Amino acid sequence: MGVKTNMHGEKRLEQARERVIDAISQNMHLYGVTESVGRLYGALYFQEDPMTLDEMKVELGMSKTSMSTSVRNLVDLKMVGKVWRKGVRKDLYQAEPDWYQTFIDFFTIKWRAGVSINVSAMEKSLNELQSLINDEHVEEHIKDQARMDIEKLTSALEYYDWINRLVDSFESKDIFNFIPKKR
Amino acid sequence: MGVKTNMHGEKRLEQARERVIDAISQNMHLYGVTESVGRLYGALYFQEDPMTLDEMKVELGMSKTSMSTSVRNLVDLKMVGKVWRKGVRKDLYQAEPDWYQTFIDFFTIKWRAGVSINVSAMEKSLNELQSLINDEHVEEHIKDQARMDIEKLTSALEYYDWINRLVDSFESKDIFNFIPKKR
DNA sequence: AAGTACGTACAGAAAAAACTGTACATAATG
DNA sequence: CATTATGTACAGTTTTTTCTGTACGTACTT
Repeated sequence: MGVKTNMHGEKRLEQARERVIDAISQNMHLYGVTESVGRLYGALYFQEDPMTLDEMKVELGMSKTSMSTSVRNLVDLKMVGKVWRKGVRKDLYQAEPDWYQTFIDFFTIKWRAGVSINVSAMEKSLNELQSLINDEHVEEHIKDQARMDIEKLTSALEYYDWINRLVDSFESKDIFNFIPKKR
Repeated sequence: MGVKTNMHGEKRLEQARERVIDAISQNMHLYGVTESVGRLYGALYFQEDPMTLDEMKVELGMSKTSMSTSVRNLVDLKMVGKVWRKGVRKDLYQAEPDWYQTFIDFFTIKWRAGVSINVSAMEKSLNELQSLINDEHVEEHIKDQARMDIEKLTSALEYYDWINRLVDSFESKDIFNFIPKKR
């Protein structure tokens, strides 16, 4: 006789959710999101109604301060949104239900940030290397290295342009013409 | 009179590289890679010849143990490869020069891992929820929740299938038909 | 206007991660 | 075969990150 099928229905439901929440938070952890934040997202994902900070606190057994910072984290990533309900004073949060959109927002935010950091650094260094090459006082073997670096940076910038165009196709949803949602 | 143009050429080269290495490591940090590991990648990126662990140690001013684990990290991500040179006893490592390939490998590895964790958890929970619904002893309001969860998980699985197909298009390089390398 | 509820800033405590040095296993050298 | 070089496992330390409790500002309630 199976143990699980004897269990109380609520507990079985709880366990099925818990497993998925664990997987989600592990997954999010791969992308630099704390496991706690991941579990909070998971909790919100299964919750039918939006949650208050105090409810989250109870649900995860953590401090209200942590819930505040964790949820802000998720809001910044656009994985969770604040919602308004008539007559409810507390802030209410709910998980973004569309995972395609979540995916797009998450990587758009990350990639654009990363690209812009790198592009500006590279452009600045590229200029400096160029003036190094034009400087007659600089030793030739240094210039050789500079020339190689310029080549590397130029092709890196080309790559970043590609990333930007890829992100564009996410934002515009064009990507779904190439890889359709359902096959 | 500009300060920089008075500087020794080698130092100017060094500084231009350093700026880019910082940006690269910051960028990699966004994806859950340690900044040290990022700096190591940056160092390897600019180095024309492959490096030994001892050279890395000197270059980054860190312990050999750290270099060993960091470089293994990069090899696992396929951002760095071990190379062989006749007569050289030490292990030699060099950065993968093709950033498109690096991008593809990095996200393929990460996404496949994430998807497989989640899919197996979800399939298991999906089965359990199904048997919950078929169990006549379970209260109706629990079954309602289970039905909603099943719906959520089903569409999540659909989403993961999409991710897999997206990754397929990276691996097969088909993505470059959609977003060409050069515009 | 006084009182209350709510969310968050901040400092300190707890936990996790990164880093180091030693010790050792393996393989190359003489 | 003995010796030396090389990379890594592991335990302990340092550094970083996460988490908590208190204190406080703001805004709602009466």
